[in-house]
Amino acid sequence: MSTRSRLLKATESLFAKHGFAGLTMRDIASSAKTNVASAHYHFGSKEGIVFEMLRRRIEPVNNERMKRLLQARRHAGNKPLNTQEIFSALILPIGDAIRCDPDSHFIITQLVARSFSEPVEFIEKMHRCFFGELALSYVAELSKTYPEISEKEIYWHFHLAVSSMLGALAQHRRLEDFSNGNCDSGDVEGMISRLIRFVSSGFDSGVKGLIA
Amino acid sequence: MSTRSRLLKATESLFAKHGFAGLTMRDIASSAKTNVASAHYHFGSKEGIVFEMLRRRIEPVNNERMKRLLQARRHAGNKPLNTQEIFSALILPIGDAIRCDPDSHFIITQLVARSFSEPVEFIEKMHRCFFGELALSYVAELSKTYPEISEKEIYWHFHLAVSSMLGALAQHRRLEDFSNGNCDSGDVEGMISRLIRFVSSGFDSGVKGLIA
DNA sequence: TCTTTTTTTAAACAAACGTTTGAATTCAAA
DNA sequence: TTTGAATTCAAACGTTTGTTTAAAAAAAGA
Repeated sequence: MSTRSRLLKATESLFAKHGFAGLTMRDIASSAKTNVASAHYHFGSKEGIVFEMLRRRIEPVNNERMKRLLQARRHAGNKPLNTQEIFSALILPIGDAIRCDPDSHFIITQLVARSFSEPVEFIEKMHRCFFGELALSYVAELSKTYPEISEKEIYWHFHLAVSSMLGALAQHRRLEDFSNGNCDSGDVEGMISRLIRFVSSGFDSGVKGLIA
Repeated sequence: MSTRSRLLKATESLFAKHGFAGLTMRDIASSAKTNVASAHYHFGSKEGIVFEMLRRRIEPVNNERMKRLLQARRHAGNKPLNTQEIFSALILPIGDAIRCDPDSHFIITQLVARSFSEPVEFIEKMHRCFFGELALSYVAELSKTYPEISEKEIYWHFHLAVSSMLGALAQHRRLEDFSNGNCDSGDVEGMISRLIRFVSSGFDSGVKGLIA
């Protein structure tokens, strides 16, 4: 495994554990069994290495989200999709990412958690860059499903749905403690399927309350 | 205003902005118009000052949550509460806390966001200490509402509801950007009421799917 | 007023930080 | 085998970190 890959892998788990400010180049280097100068050689700066690590984690998931939404749209002809289909396209790719690399359980959910609170500029930029057009596509689809609802309310409830998804992922590591051992953190499939139903129902009830 | 109070106030906004690791005693001191030794004199350590700041923010909200749940229970006699009443007791106190100190908008939601990702030991302890018994009371009440649902599923969906609440608060500052200006971040009442309906519906649909 | 305690201050401490340097090493192409 | 670029390395750079010291200032009690 190349030094570059080892550095990125080390950055993943250290960033997950300590956040950007709590992360040190020395820890990254020693965890990757090399030294700090090598890390700077490959990525230029602390910001550079974290940025690249995040890009590699986020891009494939978002590509899959877009692909699934387009697939569902094609499959539906010109009929509107139902909420559950839309949120499945949004949420299932996260489950896939976890399933195809089970070690990354903690990493992926913790990266989501970090994205809540790291106000560092490049993370904010990253958000707008990676999630901007994705959000537009999903809102357009939801508007097609609920043509009588104002764009404002679509956005309000989509925001709640996305926030719930992020919150559930970020809090997933606490599930076992939180439930006093009643629920199993390893049951990612269960979490994903419950989450899809949960946010779909929340969204539907929210906007339907506006029609009635 | 006492030095002690100024230090806590400075810690609030700096912790909200930068997190624990990104926070420096020098920034706290200069923001509170005193010096680092004074901060150590009053709180002993960086951990000490952050701990005390969090305690003062969290305790009154959680006391109110417990009070409202007990009120609702007394008012209902021995009939079960409905989901919306239970989650209103959980969520409304956050709205109150924001309303009675509108400057703290950003602070409160950002403290929630921080609680997602700060894995520092004392924050984990804090969570168990402050939210442990609260969670037990709420789960007990939800079980009374859905006696035919297993404790495991009650926990699963309560976990989703709490995660949604935390996610919505933590992401609230992004609402305006996220919605391309369609929604107003200042509308806290609107956020709270939509959130209560959203998580109540999500919870109900989740567990009712298990009965049907 | 004098004494004692509490609070504030500037200055310093060792440790850890991101980053840079320049030489050693590895490696592929000729 | 020789050459030249790519990579790794130990060491050091100047800052900044949390914390401590000891003295000055303010407040309180007698």
